[in-house]
Amino acid sequence: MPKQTFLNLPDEKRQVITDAAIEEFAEYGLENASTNRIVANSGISKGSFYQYFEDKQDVFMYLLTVLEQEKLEFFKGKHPPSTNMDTFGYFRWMIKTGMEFNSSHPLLTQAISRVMFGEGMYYGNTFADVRERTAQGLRAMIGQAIANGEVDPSVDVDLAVMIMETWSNAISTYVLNEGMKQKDIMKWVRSPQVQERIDKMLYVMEYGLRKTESQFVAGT
Amino acid sequence: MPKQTFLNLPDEKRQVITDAAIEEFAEYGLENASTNRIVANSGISKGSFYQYFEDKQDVFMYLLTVLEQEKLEFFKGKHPPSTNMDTFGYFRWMIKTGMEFNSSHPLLTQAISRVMFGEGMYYGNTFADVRERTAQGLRAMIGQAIANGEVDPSVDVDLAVMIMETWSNAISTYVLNEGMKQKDIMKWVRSPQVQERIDKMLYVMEYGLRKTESQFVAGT
DNA sequence: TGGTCATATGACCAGGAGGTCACATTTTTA
DNA sequence: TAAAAATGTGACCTCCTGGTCATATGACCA
Repeated sequence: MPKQTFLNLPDEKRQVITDAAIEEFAEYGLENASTNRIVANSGISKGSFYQYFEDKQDVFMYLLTVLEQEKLEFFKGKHPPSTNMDTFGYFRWMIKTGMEFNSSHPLLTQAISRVMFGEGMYYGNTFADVRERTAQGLRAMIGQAIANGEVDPSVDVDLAVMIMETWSNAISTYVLNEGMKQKDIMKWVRSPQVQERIDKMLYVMEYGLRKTESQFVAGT
Repeated sequence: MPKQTFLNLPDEKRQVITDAAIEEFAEYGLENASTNRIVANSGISKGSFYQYFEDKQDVFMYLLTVLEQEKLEFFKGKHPPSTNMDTFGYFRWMIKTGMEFNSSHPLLTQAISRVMFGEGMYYGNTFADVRERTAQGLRAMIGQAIANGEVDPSVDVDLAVMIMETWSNAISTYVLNEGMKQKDIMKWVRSPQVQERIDKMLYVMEYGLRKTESQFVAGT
């Protein structure tokens, strides 16, 4: 975590540094990010950098908290359209709202997902806890779906979680990769074509998951 | 592609260099691979390296052809258990046989999938053609499934291809990541637990895909 | 034998990495 | 105002990178 010195900085200066870091990680990932470039692009000196952070991984950890904060803020103002919504409907709403967020913070999202998905797997257990937290959330959702009778109680919860994770990542990757090519990514995400595509992906997942474990066995 | 000098080398020496490269890319990816380390680990001199290859990307390209070759060899000796198999059954067989291959060449597989999936997305169009070729194969399979009446003709082919790609990658990643922790990866892959888990993932995909496009719309 | 040509070598280069530190400047405290 | 504490700076360090090149080796041929 950044040192107190960094947190004491005037908001504007802190923001400039944060932005430079986001840009750097989005373009180069963590391993190939250059402290020299971050320093140059934020107009601070090398010495200051090391007075603010331990090293570049420390900067990245800070970006993780920034993302969490901004996401929390973003979701605070949003609510599911309907109260009597089944678990899959809720999941669908969450994914789509998440994509709204991603497209409104494309660089930050890209920086973090690039590092977490692209390099994270080979980084050992550095981000294991972050991953585990989202898995917990999904586990809870599946539990809810089972309690509601939407999913057969005999379904393998870990498998379901993995499937939801896989789709969440696939959709996120799709939105980021394709979206970055557009001139107005937010408008593009909200377009009926993209919304429909996301819907379709999630319906394929949903119909797959609604099948019961016993039916899987029968199918073998 | 490697220069003639490399291809003239005695098989054994060429193999030593290839192995060193595989190890390097598997551990560090392409961007962070070090020619110095490859050179040191294969016992050749720096000068020789540049007499064999243009640069490290050239080495990686060579590894791609090695993988293709070995995979072809491997699949040559394998045949689907039954002749009257539907498309999904065939896909399942292909994935599982592919996982057999992966577990019998874990380092080579890891090296290539690490670079292709981990870094490839940010490399521009370098590997676009490789990707496109596998996509073509999947498109043909979906076409077959539609012709056989296993999948509704109105289904979005590109979406189906993307779904099959996603699962192919997810399963491959799972096998590689978990498998590398085992002492005997081949035995582990063949264990009933792992086979069942792969089956389940594919069944979820299959049931999702069997639903027709019209049903997706109705579900909205 | 002497000459030619492919192959092998490793010292060497410039550039960039992450990181340090003695010193300069500013802010806070007394 | 003077002293002390906090913050800012960039030259400098070592290490490693990808890449080059003059030179050495040795196989083959006239």
